[in-house]
Amino acid sequence: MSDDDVPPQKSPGPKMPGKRRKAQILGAATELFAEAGYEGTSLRAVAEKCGMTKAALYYHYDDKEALLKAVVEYRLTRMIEKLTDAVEGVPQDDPLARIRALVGTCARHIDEERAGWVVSSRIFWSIEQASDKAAMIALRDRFENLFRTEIARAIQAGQLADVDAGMLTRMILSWLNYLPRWHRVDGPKSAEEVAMEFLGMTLHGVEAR
Amino acid sequence: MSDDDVPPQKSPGPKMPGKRRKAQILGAATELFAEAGYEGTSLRAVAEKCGMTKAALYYHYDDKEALLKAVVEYRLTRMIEKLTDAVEGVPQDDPLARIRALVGTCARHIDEERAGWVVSSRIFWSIEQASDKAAMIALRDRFENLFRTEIARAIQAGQLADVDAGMLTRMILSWLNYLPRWHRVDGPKSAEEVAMEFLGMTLHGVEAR
DNA sequence: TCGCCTGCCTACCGGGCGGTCAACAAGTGA
DNA sequence: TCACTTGTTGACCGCCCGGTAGGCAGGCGA
Repeated sequence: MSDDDVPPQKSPGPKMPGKRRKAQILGAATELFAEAGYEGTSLRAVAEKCGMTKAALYYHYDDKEALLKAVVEYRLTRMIEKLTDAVEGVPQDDPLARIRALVGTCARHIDEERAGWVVSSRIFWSIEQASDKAAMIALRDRFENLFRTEIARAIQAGQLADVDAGMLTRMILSWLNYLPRWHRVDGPKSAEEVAMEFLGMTLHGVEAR
Repeated sequence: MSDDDVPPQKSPGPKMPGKRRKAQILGAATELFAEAGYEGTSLRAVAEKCGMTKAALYYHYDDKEALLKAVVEYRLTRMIEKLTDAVEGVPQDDPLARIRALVGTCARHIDEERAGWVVSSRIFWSIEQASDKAAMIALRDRFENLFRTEIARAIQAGQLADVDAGMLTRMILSWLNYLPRWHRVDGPKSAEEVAMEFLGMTLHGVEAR
C-alpha cells in the first residue's frame, strides 16, 4: 500500500456555512417526507440528497424526530407569518375581505410549499400522544384560529349568516388542506384561483334560486 | 418479569376456519395501518394482534403490500356498495335528494369504518407510480364518480346553479374525507349530522342576505 | 505558531424489518 | 388405517434502519 496512512478520498464535503447546510437538510427532508412519509424515509436518503453522510446529519439535528419537528414547525410558522401579514393590510371592519385575503394567501402558500404542507398536514392524522407534539399542535391551533376569529367576527358583524363559526372554519380548512391532494401545478387553474372559486361557492351557495 | 414468559405453549392458535382468520387479519391490519401508517406498522405487530405468528400471516396474504391492497379495496368496495344502495331508493328526477342520500351515507360509512377509511384515504397522498395501484385508483374514481354524475345531473336539471361539476364534487369530497380528522365519535354531533350541516351550508351559502 | 471549534468522514453497532422454510398438529375423506 | 389438506409454528436469513464513536481537515483567533 501507499506510504501515507489512511488516505480515504479527501475534501468530499463542500463544508457549507452551517446555517445554509441546516436549511438544505430541512429542504431535502421535507421533500422526501412528503414523497414517502416519515417512516418511509431513511436518514441515509436524506443525507444522500444533500451530498453528505448520514453521520453528518447528526451534527445539525439531534435525531430523526427533531428533523420532522423542524419541518412541520418551519412550514406552520411561515404560514402563520404570511397569513398575519396578509390580513394586516385589510381594514378590520370588512371581515369578508379579510377572509378572502386569508383564503387566497393560504392557498398560495400551500401551493408554493406543497411538500412541506403535505408533511405538516399528514402529521396530525395519527396524533394522539401529546408530549413532544404539543408545540406542533399549538402552532396548528394558532393557524386555525386565524380563520376562526375572522369568521366569527364576520358572523357577528352580520356579513355572514348566523352559522356555527367552528363548523364553517372546519369546512373551509377542509378544502384548503385537501387542495394539494388533487390540484396540479400545471393545471388550468392556480391553487389560489381554485380556492377563491370554492370560497365563492361557499359564500353564495350552489343551489339554484 | 414473570417466570413463565410463554414457555412451549402448545396449541396457541385456535386454528380458525380460514375465511374468518383472513377477515381478522384484515381488521387488525386496518387498525394498525390507521394508527401508525403503513410503513410504521410491522407485520409482527399485526400477527401479535391476531394472536398468531408473523409466518402464519404469509399463509393468508402474499406479502405486506397485498395486505394493504386488501384493506383499501375492501373499504372502497363496501363504500361503493353502500352508496349505490342508498341512491337506488331515491327517484332519479330528484337529484338533490340523491346527493343528500350520498353525502349522508358516505359520512355514516366513514364514521363506522373510520380506521379503514383513514388508511384508504391516506394511500392516495403519495400516489405516483401506477402499476399495482391501478386497481385502487380505479375504485377511487368509481367512488368519486358516484358523486360527480349526480351533481352534474342536478346542474343540468336546474336544481343546482351553473357551477363546475368537478369543482363542486371536489369541494364536497374534501370535507367528507376530512371528517375523521377532527370529528370525534363522542362529540355532540354525529358525522352524518355534521355532513348534512356542511351540505346545507354549501347549498344555501353562508353569506348574509 | 499553536490550539480550538466547526463540519464532516469512515466504520461500526444492535436490532427490527419483511420474508422463507421445514416441520407438524389436527381434521377429513377413502 | 393412511394419505392429503389446512393452518400454524419456531428458527432463521440478509438487509437496512436509526444512532454512535472517534478521528481529521481547515479556518480562525490569539
